Amino acid sequence: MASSIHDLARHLNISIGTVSRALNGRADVNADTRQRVLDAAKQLNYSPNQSGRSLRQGATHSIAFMLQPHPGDQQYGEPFFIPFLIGLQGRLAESGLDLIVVMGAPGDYQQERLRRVVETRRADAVVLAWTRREDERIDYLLEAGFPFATIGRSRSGGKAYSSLDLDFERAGADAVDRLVARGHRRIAAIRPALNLNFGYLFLDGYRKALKRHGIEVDPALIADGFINEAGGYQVTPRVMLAKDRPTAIIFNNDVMALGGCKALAEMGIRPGHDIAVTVIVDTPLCRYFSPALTAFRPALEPMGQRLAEMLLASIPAFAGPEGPRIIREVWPLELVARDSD
Amino acid sequence: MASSIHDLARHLNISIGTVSRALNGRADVNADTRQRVLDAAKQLNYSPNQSGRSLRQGATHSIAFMLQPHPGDQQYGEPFFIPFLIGLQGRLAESGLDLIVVMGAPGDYQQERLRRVVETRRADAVVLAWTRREDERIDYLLEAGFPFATIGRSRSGGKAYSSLDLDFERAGADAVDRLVARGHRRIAAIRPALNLNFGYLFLDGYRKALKRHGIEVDPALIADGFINEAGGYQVTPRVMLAKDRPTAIIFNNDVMALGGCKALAEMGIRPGHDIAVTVIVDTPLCRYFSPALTAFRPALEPMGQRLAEMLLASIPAFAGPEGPRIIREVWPLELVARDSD
DNA sequence: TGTGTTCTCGTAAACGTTTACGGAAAAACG
DNA sequence: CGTTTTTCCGTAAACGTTTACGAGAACACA
Repeated sequence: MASSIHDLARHLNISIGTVSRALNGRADVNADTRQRVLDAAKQLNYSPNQSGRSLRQGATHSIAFMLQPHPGDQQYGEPFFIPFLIGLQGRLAESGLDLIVVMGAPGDYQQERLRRVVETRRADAVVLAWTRREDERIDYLLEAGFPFATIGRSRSGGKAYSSLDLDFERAGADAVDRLVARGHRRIAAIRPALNLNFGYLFLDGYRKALKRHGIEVDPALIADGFINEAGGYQVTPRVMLAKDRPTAIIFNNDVMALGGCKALAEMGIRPGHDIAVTVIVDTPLCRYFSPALTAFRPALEPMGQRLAEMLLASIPAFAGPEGPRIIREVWPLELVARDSD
Repeated sequence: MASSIHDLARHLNISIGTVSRALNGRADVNADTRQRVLDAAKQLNYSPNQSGRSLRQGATHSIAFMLQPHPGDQQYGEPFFIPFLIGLQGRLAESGLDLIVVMGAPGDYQQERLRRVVETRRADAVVLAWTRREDERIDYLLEAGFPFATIGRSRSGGKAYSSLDLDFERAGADAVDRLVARGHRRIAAIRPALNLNFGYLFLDGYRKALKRHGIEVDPALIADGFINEAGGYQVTPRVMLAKDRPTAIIFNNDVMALGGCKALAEMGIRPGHDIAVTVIVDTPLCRYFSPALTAFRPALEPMGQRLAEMLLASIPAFAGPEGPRIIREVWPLELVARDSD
């Protein structure tokens, strides 16, 4: 059914070497011959066998995305990544690369799965998400010399790898600025407890902005919770019971915010009326929640496309003649003002 | 770095044929030799090169999932599939298969991408979602003789292929039964306009249940809309303006329900008080919307696992000795009663 | 002991590519 | 016309597997 390079060669009465060179656009083939090969390829519906190419070239032409469900969230996964995947896969496809997704069980840190992907060389590069402050996956990949890029950073101890992150520090500061401008001075911050790196960045921005406004940072207004609805539900009352009650809360995760709002509702406190609620990293849940939550939104699909380019640049076989490059970028989040603050 | 079967052979002073047979658990190898090979494999950190295997066996050891974003929904994609993917990938991984995801642009019918996957033989089987009443993708795959399984059915003109679907007909009927039991007799139904097959199944169940209760089916209470928020928003007023106003609406899609609720709110009609709202196919959005929407929930992760098994059964190289089997299953949806009805 | 059977293993071909190498023909040059 | 260069193409090896085939050794049986 599928025609091979041999079929083309036989059909045209030339050697497979010439066919291959013609197909790959090499210089040492007559323009006329090349055209005949291309015509025949179209006519015979030829498309190259990936296994053959991979075997010969030592490249798989695919990228592995290590997708990790929200730890603790059994019911539903992470809608965040879908538009990101769309951008990523689309751009990769343009360069003839496949996207293979590898998932871990929720909460699993997938070191093992990662090791398997690397050792069996099933992909030419991998994508890591949910980067932590100290991330052993990154150390492993660096040591193995395996190409990769992360969405999110880890604490960079001078380690060089490609990463694309959101500016959580800036978003945290912007959120504070906005709330202060609206008259708030007691502003709480709730972030995920695992040492996910973005939680630290967020808190840095939050603290700096408060200081800039001459507001003292009150540890009683800062809390860490498990990164799911229960976590937000559990930890929100803690900051609300501070001596001097906060008039605003910034949640560093959408689902935690929803849990927090549930707790607030049970305390008879209405977001948008009795308290201002801001979420960092917008998702559809923020939009449809009632009241609709003011949130900071990332440009997910463009980020996916950009990450694809970073990956391509990191793979020797696909990077330009100057060899693999390391690219680090931090993208802004855009405020989407809604009804909760 | 990566050791090959030749390294093992050299290390043990035996032939590569024997090594391969030992690794693959064939009978014609001495038990002692096999053990030595396995030990050496572990010691030398051997893992087979997938390209080599694929080339030789003519199988890629991967499954392609044709993931299609919600048509028209630019902002966010389809959270529905994530838990499904988790189940699917997990089960596939157990059998040594990779999951590669292929996306189309929103609204794109991805016939072209599908053709490319099939012709380049990048996967051993594909998964189709969002099946339509008449689905040319299915016809194409059947004609090409390419293994596949669908999530959802199409109108089965006696065509034989593996499919795993939800019992939308039953859910539609159950929704009506529940509403009738709560005193409703004017019940509207809103479903997606594209000829997605589940919309027809749903409406069948809806109609049959009404008739069973001796309630006349009023065409003015049935409407099709574009499968996104705008679609629900646009079409809901239409049924609300029927001569005899409905007291309940069943939405056949979560996002359409949200758009519909927005329209209702603007008309001053409160779900859960002034009207009963039921959604078929629960998502996180239903849970967090206010009021929380009563909905019918699928067992997504088990469905993913099951579909993996169906795929394995459909691939000659992986099916048992009796050859590929066709499996068709319809799974129930579970009612999750919340506050909207 | 002779014959047939069973175990175990080595040999080599094959899967579909890419590419280094070399050579024949054509072109350029004096 | 002879020599050098260029253009173009064929040959063959290589990537890492799997597997059909056959052969030698061990064993069973009469």
